[in-house]
Amino acid sequence: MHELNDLLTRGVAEVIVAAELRQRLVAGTPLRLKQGFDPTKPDMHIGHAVGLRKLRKFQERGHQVVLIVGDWTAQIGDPSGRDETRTRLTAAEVQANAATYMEQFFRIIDREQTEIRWQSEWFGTFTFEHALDLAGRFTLAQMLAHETFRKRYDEGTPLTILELMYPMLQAYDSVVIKADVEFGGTDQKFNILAGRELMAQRGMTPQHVFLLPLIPGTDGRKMSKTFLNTVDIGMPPAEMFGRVMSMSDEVLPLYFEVLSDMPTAEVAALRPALAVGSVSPRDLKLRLAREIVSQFHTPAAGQAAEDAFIRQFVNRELPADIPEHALTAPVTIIELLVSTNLAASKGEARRLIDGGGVKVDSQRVTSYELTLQPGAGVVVQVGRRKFVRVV
RNA sequence: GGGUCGGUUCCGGAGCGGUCAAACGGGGCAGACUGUAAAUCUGUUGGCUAACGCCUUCGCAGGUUCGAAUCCUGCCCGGCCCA
Repeated sequence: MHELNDLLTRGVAEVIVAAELRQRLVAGTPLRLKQGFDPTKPDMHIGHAVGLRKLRKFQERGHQVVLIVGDWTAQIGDPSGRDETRTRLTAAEVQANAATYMEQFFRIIDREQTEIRWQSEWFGTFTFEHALDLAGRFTLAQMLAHETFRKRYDEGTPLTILELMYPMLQAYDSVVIKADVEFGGTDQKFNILAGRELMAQRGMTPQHVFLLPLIPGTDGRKMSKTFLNTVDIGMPPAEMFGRVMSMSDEVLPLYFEVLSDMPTAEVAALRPALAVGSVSPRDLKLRLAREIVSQFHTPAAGQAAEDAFIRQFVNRELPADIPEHALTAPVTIIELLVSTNLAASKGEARRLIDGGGVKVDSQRVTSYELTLQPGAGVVVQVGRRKFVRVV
């Protein structure tokens, strides 16, 4: 029973209709759990993993996951939360992005209990007649109930009919695959509710709505590609570890709740413990970073990333593997920075030196004229994390 | 179709004949402080140059002028109002 409570409440923003869903879970009949993904970017970030992890837990109880690859909706772009029309992607871009998604899904969920469906299976043969029929099932008033739409309408910013179609397509997916529950971030509430509406009109049992919290990114704002604050599932272990470590302390309880296997009771104790200072936020964050890297890579990689992090940033030692740059003739520090991509241009290289951001063998560089010899073996460093060894 | 407002550097947004590579804010980068946290503070943020300076950039193409992001003409794109 505790387990069921956890399933329905831990890391969950809202369930509609909670009591009914609980009954069906108690009854034990396998359910069809839908979650859609629009492959609008090549990589998924760990915010996406929040829903996938929850789906995984349901799979462990024998339920069937149906992932929808939104190859049609990706070309419209979900207007939810957007104050302007998105750039439309081409079919080829969507295809390429979807390929990465395919690989990344199964780092978290069980492939055996997952059905992958592409929207083009049904929308590819949709006729205009079908589209008109679908459009006829929703009213403008219903659409304007969506805060995003209403805001843009009221402000007079452009709002295309195409964008109004987005929730309809997502709703139609649920009809086709006969979803029992649809999962999504809290920003998906309107779209998923539209699915309930459409299913009810067709005489089907409306799907339940399972909403997951959106998590903050490295800068505290909502994690989003647009803000450059994501931790991507495809990142190498060291970078992933570093990104988690640069999170604000405030995110710790939520992150442990939605992205770790820390026991729920322990998670609940985190907030008070942090408030009175009985746990060290830094140590806790190291643990979080290790857990996250372990999940998306391997436990060994998680441990290695932690060790490397402590060496490099806590003990201020040089990283273990520094890329080497071979010289055939002496070059100035400016030229070296540019040719190793440590600086984008000579101008930037000079600015970095002016700002005190360049070091050679831990000595701050103060002259543009500093010359490096082939075979010197010195370590050139820009900022805290970019290194190259001159050989 | 008519009227009207607008397209500026990564984003937002000033500038409206020279002092503009272009205010200000955000973001990015670097420095200080640190726990690579947050917050804060400082510097920097088109290219080449040691520097003087030169080159490219303000929707596109022309033009006026000693000189244009700023004026004129045409074109492309968008908002609003009228139909």
